[in-house]
Amino acid sequence: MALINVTLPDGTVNEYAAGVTCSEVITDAIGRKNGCVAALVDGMERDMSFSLEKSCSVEGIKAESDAGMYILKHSTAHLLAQAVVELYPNAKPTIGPPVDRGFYYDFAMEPITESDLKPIQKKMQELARRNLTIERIELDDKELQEHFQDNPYKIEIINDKIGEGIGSTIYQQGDWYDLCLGPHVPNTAKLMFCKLTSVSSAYWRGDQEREQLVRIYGIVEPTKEALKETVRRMEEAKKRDHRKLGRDLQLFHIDEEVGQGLILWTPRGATIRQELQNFIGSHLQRQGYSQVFTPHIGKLDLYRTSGHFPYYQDSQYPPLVEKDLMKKLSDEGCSCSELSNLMKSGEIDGYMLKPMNCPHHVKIYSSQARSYRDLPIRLAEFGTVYRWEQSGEISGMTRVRGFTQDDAHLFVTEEQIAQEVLGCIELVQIIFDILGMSDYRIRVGLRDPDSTKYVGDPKRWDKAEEACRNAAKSLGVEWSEEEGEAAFYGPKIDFVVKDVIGREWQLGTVQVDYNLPERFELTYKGSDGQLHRPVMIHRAPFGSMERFCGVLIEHFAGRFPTWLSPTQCHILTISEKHTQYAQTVADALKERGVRVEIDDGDDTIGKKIRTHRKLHPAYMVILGDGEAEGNTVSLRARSGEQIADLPLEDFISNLCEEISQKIAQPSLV
RNA sequence: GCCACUGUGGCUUAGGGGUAUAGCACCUCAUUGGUAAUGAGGAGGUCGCGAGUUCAAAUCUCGCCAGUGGCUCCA
Repeated sequence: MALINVTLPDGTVNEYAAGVTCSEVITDAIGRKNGCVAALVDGMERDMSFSLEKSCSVEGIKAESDAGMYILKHSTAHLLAQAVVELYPNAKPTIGPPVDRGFYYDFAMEPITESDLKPIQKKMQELARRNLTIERIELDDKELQEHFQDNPYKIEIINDKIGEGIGSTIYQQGDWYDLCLGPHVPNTAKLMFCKLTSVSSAYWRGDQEREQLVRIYGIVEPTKEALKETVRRMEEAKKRDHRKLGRDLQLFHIDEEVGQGLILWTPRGATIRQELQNFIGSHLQRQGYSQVFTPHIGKLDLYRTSGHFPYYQDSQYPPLVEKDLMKKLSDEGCSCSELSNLMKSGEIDGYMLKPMNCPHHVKIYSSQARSYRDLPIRLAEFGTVYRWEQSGEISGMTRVRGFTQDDAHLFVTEEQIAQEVLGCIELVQIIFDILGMSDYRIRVGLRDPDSTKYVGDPKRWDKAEEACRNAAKSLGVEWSEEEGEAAFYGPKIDFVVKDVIGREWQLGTVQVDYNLPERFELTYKGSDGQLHRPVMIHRAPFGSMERFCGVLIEHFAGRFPTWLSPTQCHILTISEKHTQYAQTVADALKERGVRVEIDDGDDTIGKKIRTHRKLHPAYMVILGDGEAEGNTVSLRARSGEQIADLPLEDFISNLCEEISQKIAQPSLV
């Protein structure tokens, strides 16, 4: 029998008879309980049962590694399919890939509900306990067709994705098998620690025109403890959900009668937003921006020129038509579709709720003759815009139909692009630092060189792309270039923030734009006495105040830093005797601009603490006889820690210091 | 927009063909209490909206509205 040399990761070389399996090699190297789900053979992922026929390197893939988790999830998806088919013999499995948070599997079957998941999960665990061997079987074209003749979806995959004469593999566990390239874990016992999380729907191959499938989501971990931890994290995420916290903490309200996706900022939420805007505003001033205000609507013609009306109609509210004109048209028997056509063709005009602020800002630019000496001109506005999001997309504050961008448009010369882009992202970095949102990355959207959809001179694009790339690099955070992700009018930088639970949110964006200056024929007079075209930079570092606040609520789990906290001190009295002193303390704090709430009701102090804790104030100030006599306060922090009899003046000055320094978390106790 | 599920007083929720639970919150009274619920009493709902079936609908059916989870698209 032929002998082969197997090289292990530590460099040792062992001799084996050809045909030895990965499993045997790994068992020899690191023992039976090696925690591996598959192996890397010469860098290629293989099953543990893969037999080695020639000399090679072998390395075990641990379940908890990224590659291992991928395999674990993938195999669990198969297990799910097996369980579903056993319980629902008519269900046709389609595809079941691993995803970030776990895995899913799509089935063509009668809809099921969440309550149906329990029996399925039980069945999965039963199958896992049976410790079925998962076996890889190679089939030729004909055998493939035969094996999946009852499942048109698999046949479609076989016909579309697998070339003729190549054949493919199936993985079999018990009497169930699935089309798959693998690799998979060696047996179902490795899939014990799984949990089905939700059921929903998806289109076959993501195509709206095709069948709607039942999608079942699940998670899996290598150990019981890891599964428990993951479930705990998911529950934690649920508790942080800004939709729930927003209601509990009275930050915002969405009312059916006002409309879907329209946020009503209640006083406490408005305070947070105002603080953020003040903060941003102070930096805008420092960076040489000019504040402007523009109305919420504009004439249709404006948006014809900008291109918004013709190209983005699907995502806009329908235009508003003046009432006299409306009456005249309706008297003439004009139908809605005729009206719509007349608007499209430009025969009648109307107004649009603005979907973007740029056209208004462009008009401010062009309201005067501009010289190169004026540039860059930076116009900033917290501008509210309206977009017709699909109803199924709307969610809390993160996906809405009316939102306020922390918007600005910079009108610059070609040479100024690089520096201005840099200035735009400086602000983002400052506020992310202050808020402790250190976990973010940057996507640089570049054009796809093979596409013709981009407007403007390729040389200018190269320069602008280089500027974006350099700006991204300069921040020293993770960034990636993404070809084909540029807007049609210019390259862009997107900020993607990770919250403490690990979910990613796209927030702000910086975009270079050659298109709008062209469309509006913007000019400035250069030093050469000639008219030149400026370049525009759009930037909304936080995207929208709504989404940003939604993310912040979840980031802080409702426990805002003192400077952002809607109420910074909750003053609780021990008894009614102390109301007057409480008022004195409150007045002194308000005098210094601190946001205060007094509870001088007749609840016991224990009850008051319990009640106020739910609102997560930065501090509770407890006042009784001792404090009133000594002109002091007693503090209780969110953590539950306390200090007693702090002189009032010391407390106020320390608190004000904490607020003005924008300290991330309360630090006085 | 599409699919599935859900919709009971401000919030959480029981019930499920004979007009409805409970807790918290709220109001009143008593209590003046020192760091995670003082006690007693009271008020508040045509069970998302509209039709239909039925002697009778919160409960069954249909339509609409809204929410949730996804799919497709964006800040």
